[in-house]
Amino acid sequence: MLQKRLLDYGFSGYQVPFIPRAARSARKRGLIREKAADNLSAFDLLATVAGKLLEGESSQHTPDEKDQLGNAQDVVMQEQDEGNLCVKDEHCDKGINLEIGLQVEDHDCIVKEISGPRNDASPAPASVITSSHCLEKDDFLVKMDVNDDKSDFCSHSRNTEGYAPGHTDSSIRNGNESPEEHDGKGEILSGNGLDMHCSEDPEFFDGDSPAVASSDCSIKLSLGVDHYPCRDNNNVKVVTRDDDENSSECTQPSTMKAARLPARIGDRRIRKLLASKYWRVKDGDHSDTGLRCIYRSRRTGYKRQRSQRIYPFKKRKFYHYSSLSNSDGDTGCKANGSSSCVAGQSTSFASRESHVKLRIKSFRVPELIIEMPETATIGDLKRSVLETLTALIEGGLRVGVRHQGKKIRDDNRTLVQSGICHDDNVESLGFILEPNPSHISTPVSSDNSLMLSTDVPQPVSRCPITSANNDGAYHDHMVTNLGNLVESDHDSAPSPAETTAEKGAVDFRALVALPEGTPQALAVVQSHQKSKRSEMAQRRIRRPFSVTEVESLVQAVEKLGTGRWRDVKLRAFDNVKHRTYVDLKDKWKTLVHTARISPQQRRGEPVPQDLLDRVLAAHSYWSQQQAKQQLKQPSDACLLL
DNA sequence: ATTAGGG
DNA sequence: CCCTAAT
Repeated sequence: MLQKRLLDYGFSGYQVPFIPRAARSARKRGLIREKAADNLSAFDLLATVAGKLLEGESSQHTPDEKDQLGNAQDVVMQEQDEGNLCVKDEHCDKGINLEIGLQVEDHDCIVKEISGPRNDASPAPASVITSSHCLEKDDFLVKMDVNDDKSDFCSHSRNTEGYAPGHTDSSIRNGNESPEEHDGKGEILSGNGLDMHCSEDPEFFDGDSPAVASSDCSIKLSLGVDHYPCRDNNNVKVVTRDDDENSSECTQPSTMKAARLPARIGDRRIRKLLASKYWRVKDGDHSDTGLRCIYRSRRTGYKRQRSQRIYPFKKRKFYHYSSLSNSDGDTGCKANGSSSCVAGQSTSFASRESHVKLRIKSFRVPELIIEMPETATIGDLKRSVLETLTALIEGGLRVGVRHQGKKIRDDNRTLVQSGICHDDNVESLGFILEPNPSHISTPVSSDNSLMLSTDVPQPVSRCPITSANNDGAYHDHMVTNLGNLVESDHDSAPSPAETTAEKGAVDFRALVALPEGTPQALAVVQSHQKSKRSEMAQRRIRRPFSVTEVESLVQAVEKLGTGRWRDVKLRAFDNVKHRTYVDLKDKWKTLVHTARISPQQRRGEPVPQDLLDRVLAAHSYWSQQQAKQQLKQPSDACLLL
């Protein structure tokens, strides 16, 4: 399955195996640039990655929010003795450890783990990415760990009930805290209001953990996010900003507790990870959480109400999800001990205060496409990989959330509404690191369809077509509004340049690294032994249908019926070279299927329900027509005889 | 070259 | 999307 997927979709990213305690704070910026690409300190790379991540997130607060957050307590990012990057709350004397690891696997399958206390001045051999490394998709895995259990922060937090960022609201919270939380790890949660827990799960540190192994190549950023039992006033704040609008944070006021680390990372307060060993963001003694809560309640009041109104309608179906949960064990509960696991038992409060336990083991970067000439050297490949990776991260990142395979775009939706309930398997939830659109260069292509795979507001009109056509037979409207699609096809045999432009600029998530001077045949880098495919024709790049395209397709089919794909193509996609009638037929097939399954099962850019309705309508209509024709055929045949 | 379906 | 069989 995995193999198949890889074949189908090509490179989807890199995995940088997690390495405990590998990360050390970076000393400088631009290390990647400064150093030869083939002699890059793995740690530097990691540090850079981390820095970029932090920066990317931090640059997205709205001014408004920024002000609010400005009063948060100090946070210090520093290097700990263990050699881990550490986010530390100065006032609270507690913090979060960030561990970032990189692991490089050589041809000989020897896994060189980049770990160990330090590698500043002279990186250990294993910490250097050299040309001897054949970087493949599975070689990279960046994980960022939080609150290492070796950190004494945990214990500190235990005694500091009062300092925590959540003080303001912690007082409120504490009233309901379950006993377990007053000892052991549980305390951490209650104490600091940050849900970062100490990673205790052995698997968590294991580069071979199921999750890591199973997920296709990807950059992984692991955050230990905790959750916890139903309690009021706790807010889990999963930083999943989307560029759209101010209130981008997926903060579910009434249901979650602030997951501090993510929040932190997303915070402006974390300015420069790489700038110096120590870094801090100055400020007040206010508890961060408290402020946030206040801020939130003020700002999202309306939305919350609205959400709750909607809730009753959607509630039922959301509770079905748990059954769909991934079987891939490793739930947060398992890793966090008793106090955490109570979450699932707080059903009685489900309607109101159920908490969702999240353990973000990693983030996934959807696609990372690299094309290299077959004659390129391994060194070239590595360079490309690095460049691609760097380019990806440089522009800043956003976090996407997907549940049950479906991307959740609406930041205002509550967890419940999204079907993310406490009893839901954690694995069904995914986080994706996405390049920040605002940093992407203007696409060369005007193909809007490609845009759809991103979160960029779609320029394409989505206005539902006036369905005057739905009444009678579908023979009236001849609308062919495909203006948007017409110019969208440079291809059939996409030139490297075009591919680069399209994927890198438009699709955002797909980055193509093309080494200088080698315009010959391009071989899509395929991870494992898939080189045998080199001879065969390249699989066409995947091009998800945009809503606009779907709309056009639906219109055409409504008019022409199924079974006349060539005509459909001519009518609606005549100018779109990359959409063959077979493609259209296939798309229709999937559309019909999509329309029949529950919305939760669908994936990809959501197709407006009204369109799906039309699909079903048209499908059934033409099916009948076809049936009638079948009956008529015999007579026709007779007439002919 | 198209159509229809399974993969 | 790919692959094929059947038109």
